[in-house]
Amino acid sequence: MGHHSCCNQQKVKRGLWSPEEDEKLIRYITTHGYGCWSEVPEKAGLQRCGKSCRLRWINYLRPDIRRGRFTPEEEKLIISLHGAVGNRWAHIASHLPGRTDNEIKNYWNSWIKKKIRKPSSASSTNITPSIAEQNAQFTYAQNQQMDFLNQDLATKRQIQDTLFPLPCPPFMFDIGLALEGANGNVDGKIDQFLQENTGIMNTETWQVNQNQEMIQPNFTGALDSNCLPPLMENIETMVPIEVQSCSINVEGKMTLDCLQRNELNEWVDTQQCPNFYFWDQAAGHLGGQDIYPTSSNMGTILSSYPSSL
DNA sequence: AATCTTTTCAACCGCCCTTGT
DNA sequence: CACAAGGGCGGTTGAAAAGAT
Repeated sequence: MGHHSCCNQQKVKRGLWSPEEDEKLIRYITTHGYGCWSEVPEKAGLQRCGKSCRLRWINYLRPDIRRGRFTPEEEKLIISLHGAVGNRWAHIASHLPGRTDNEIKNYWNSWIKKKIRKPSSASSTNITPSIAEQNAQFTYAQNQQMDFLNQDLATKRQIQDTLFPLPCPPFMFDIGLALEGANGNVDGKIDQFLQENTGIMNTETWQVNQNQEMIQPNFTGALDSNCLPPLMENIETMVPIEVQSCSINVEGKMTLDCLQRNELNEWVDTQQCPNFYFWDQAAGHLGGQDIYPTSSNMGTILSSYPSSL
């Protein structure tokens, strides 16, 4: 019975749109705008269902639609964003003005077909050892984030915006640089460094109680919706790390044993590249190395890659 | 020129989320 | 609380276009 479930109308046209239908839809939308798609067909004199009208308008007739081949910049962005967020086409499309999710999806499907068609000769590089299960869901995205290594700053910024649709996206900096000349007062030195470079007034160190629950101190910093993402000259490339284990001492301080990717995409001990810092997505601000990892913040642990390597 | 194969991409389907009753 | 309608989204389809033989 359910010939076409979304439409009650008797004669509902389907398939490709004719120029006449396009004209009717354009005329109606441009004069009346759209609010309720389900009543558009009737008012516009179209034998279509509302969904079909919506799709036609959004994907094709909209005046601000961009047509034609993707530019190399767009292609790069799509590939990077897909690496970051996967098949979230609408999300990706929101970062490409005038492009639709459908178009990007189509492009990706034909692009990936081409890729798969030519199977690269057995590139079974060193496989990541399994890690804590709470981290597993992020492994895919993290691996894909290697694309960051080849992006310019502007593209990185766009990817960050997508990865972390937060008031203030993550950023990385060289702690070695920040701590230059520090003499014991590590926290103070980092605060000073951040303030000078980003305008951020302070960072908080989270604490862990006896039950190993994270305690967030009152946060009084400047990381609110008015805080623009810092764009620092010395932003390092972001590389994923994988937490192998963590231990917490009696003071509640945490020690992480991490692996991270080097420039050859190999997993190396983070001890070789100790300049990392955390962005706590759940809390929306920086955390220190003594942050306690949870399932909500684990995936956003990224590290800076020392320029010296 | 004709036919077969592959690619492209507009449109559809069903699922799911939100909102309203 | 259940239920329905509307619409957003991602996977999939299949006709047309493009390419190959």
